[in-house]
Amino acid sequence: MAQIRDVARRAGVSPATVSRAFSDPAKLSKDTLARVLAAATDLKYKPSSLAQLFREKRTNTVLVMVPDIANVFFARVVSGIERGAVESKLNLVVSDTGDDMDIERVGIEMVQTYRADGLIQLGERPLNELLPNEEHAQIPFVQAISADPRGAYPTVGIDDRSSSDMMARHLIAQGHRRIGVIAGLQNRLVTQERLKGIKDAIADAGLDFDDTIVEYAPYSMGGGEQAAQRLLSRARHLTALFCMSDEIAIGAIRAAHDLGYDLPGDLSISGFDNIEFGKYCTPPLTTVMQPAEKIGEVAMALMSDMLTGQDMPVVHAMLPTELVVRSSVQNICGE
Amino acid sequence: MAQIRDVARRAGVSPATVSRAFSDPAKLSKDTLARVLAAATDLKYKPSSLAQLFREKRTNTVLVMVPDIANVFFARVVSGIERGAVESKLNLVVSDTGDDMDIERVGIEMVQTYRADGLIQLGERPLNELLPNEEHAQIPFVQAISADPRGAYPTVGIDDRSSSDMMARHLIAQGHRRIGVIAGLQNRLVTQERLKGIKDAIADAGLDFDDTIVEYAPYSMGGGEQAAQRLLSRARHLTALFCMSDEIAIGAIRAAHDLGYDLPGDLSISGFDNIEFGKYCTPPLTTVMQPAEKIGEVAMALMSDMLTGQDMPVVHAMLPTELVVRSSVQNICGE
DNA sequence: GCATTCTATACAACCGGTTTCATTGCAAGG
DNA sequence: CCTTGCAATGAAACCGGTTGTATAGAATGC
Repeated sequence: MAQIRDVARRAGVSPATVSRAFSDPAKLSKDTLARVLAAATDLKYKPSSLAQLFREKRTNTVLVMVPDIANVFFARVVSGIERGAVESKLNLVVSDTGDDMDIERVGIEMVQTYRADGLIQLGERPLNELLPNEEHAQIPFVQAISADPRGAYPTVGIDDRSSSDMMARHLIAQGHRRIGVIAGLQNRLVTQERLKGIKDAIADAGLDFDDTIVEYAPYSMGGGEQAAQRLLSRARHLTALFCMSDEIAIGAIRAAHDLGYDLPGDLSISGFDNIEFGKYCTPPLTTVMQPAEKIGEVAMALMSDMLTGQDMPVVHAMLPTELVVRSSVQNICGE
Repeated sequence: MAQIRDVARRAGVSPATVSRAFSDPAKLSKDTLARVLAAATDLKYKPSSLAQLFREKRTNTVLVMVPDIANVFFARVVSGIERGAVESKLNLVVSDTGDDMDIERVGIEMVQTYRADGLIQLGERPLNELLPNEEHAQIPFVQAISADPRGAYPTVGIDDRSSSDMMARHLIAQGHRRIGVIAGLQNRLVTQERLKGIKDAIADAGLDFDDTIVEYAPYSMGGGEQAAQRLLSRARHLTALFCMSDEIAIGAIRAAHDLGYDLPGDLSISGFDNIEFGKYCTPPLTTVMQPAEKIGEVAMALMSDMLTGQDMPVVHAMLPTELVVRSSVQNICGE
C-alpha cells in the first residue's frame, strides 16, 4: 500500500504538502496540487485511517450496546441509529450484550481505551451500575429505550406511563372491565411505568385495579405464551388482556387459541411497540406504536452533538406514540 | 488520562519496561513488575488501543455488511457473527447497507484504509461488482447467505436447491399437485436455486412444472402479501403455496385469509427460514429451518482463520437444513 | 581471577500521518 | 532600492505505544 512519502517523492514535494493537498487544498498552488493529486491516484494512495485517528485521538466510532440484536424491536432501533450514523459520518460498533454485565464492561472499556468515542445503550441498565461515578462522567453516553429520564445523561424514549394509559383507556372505552395484564419483567422500570399508566386509566374510569390479574413475563413470545396460560387458567372471566409488548401479545394469542378461545370474540388482546408482524397476526394486533427508528436516529443525533459540540444541556427526549387500532381488541359494549 | 510515561515515571522505570510489564511480564524481575503494576493501578492506566493498533497495523475489527438489519433472519445471523466475534476476540462494525452499492463501497474503503481487517457480507452481491479484480483479492472476505459457492472467496450458507427440493417433496407427499410458488426477487441467485429445487422435486414425481403459477416478490411480508393476492386471484385451483421465505409466507397467509380462504383446509402454505414468528402464526408455519446463528458463527470463524492464519483453502460451507412440520401444510391425500 | 553468559533494564527508532514553525521567493509600498 | 507582507513549501516535532539493540551488573565456568 502506497504511503504519503511515496506520493510525496513521486510528486517531488514533501509529505506535508501531500497532507495539505487533502486537508486544505486552497493552500497549494494550482500546479503543485495537480501534481500531487495525479501522483496520489497513480499510486492508488489512501491515507491510513489508523494513523489519522491516532493523531486526532478520535475514532469517529460509536459503540451501541444492545441486549438482543435478534429482537425485532431493538433491531429497528439499531437501524435508526445506523441511519443517524451515516448522516453524522460516524461508524457504529454493535455489541450484542445479552444483558450480560461482563460483556457490557468490555464495551465500556472500548470507550476508555479510545476504541470508540461514545456509547449508546439500549435498555435500562444504568451506567453507574457498571462504573464508579467519577469515571462514567467522562464517557459520552446516551441511553435509549426505557431509560430513567431522571438520570444525569441524555435519554431517548417514549412516555411509557401515558402511552400505557392511552391503551388502557381504549380498552375501557371498548367496554372492557375485567382486563388482565401480562406485564414484562417485574424489576424493569418500563414495566413499572406502564403498570402505573394502566392504573391511572382504571382509577380514572372509577374502577378498581385488581392486582391478582397481573402476570409477569420476559419480553418474548415464549414468555407471553406461558404467562397467558397461567393467567387465563386462573382467571377465566377476563374480557381483555393488556400485553406490555407485541411479542408478549403474540405469545398470548397463541396461548388463548390453544386454550380454545375464539379471538377476538372471546377475548381482546392488545400489544405494545407495533412491530411489523403484529399486522400479520390473526387477529391483527391492536397496539401502541413506538417510533423505533426515530428513537435510534435521535439517540445518534444526541451522541453526535455530544461528540462535536460544546456543553449541551442534558436532554431527555420523549417521542410521541400512537394508538394503532386493528381487530384484536373488540368493542363489547353491546353485550 | 494517564499515559505510559506517567506510569514509568511513577515506578521509576522506562516506558519500555511498563510496556513489557503487560505484554511479557516474565521478562521483568518480580520487584520491578510489582512496582509497575502498582503504579499502573494507582494511575488507572489503560494503554491507548489507538496507539497499539496503529503500531500493529491491525484493528481487530471485522466489518459486517447487512442489507437490512431489521430483517429478523439477518438479525439472527448477525447475532451468530457476534457470538463468534466474542470468541475470537474481534470487534464488529455493523453496516446496514440497504443494498445500496454506494454504502457498500464506503464499507470496502474502511477495510482498505485500515479501519477494519476484514469484511463479512450478508447477501449475494459479489465483491467483484464493487471492486476491480486485482483489488478485491487483497481483502479478507467472507460471504454468507445465498452466496455463489463457485466464487473465489469463502462462503457460508445452505444448499438452497436441495433444501427447496426437500420442501417440495413434502408438499407432494402430502398430496399436493397444483403448487403455486411465491418466489423471491427474480434476479437473485437464491431464488433461482430454490426454483431449481422445486422443479427437481416436481420432475422427480413425474409431474409437469407450470411456469405460470410462479409469482416473484421482495423478501418481505408486504411483498408476499401482494404477490399472493396476484397469484391467488388468477390461479384459483391451487392447493398449496410454496413461499421462498417465512416473511413471504406470513404475508401470503394474510392475503389468503383476506380472500376468504380457510387455512390450512383450503390452501396449504409453506415457508422457508424458520423465523420465530412462524411458530406463532395462524396456522403455525411448516418451513425449512436454516441455522441462522450457526451460519453467522461459521462465517466469523472462517474470517478469524483468514486473519490469524496461514493460507487456507477456500471453504464453501454448506450447513444442514431441516424440514419443520407444523400445521400450515395439510395432507390432502384423502380427498 | 578473568572471560563468558545471562538477566534486567534503558535508549531510541519506528508506525504514518498532521501541524507548527521556519524559510524562500516574489509582489507591493514607501 | 530597500522594507514589508504574503503565498507556497519544507523540516521536524508529535501522537503513545512497541520492540530491536545496547549496556550494566550479576552469575557462571574454567
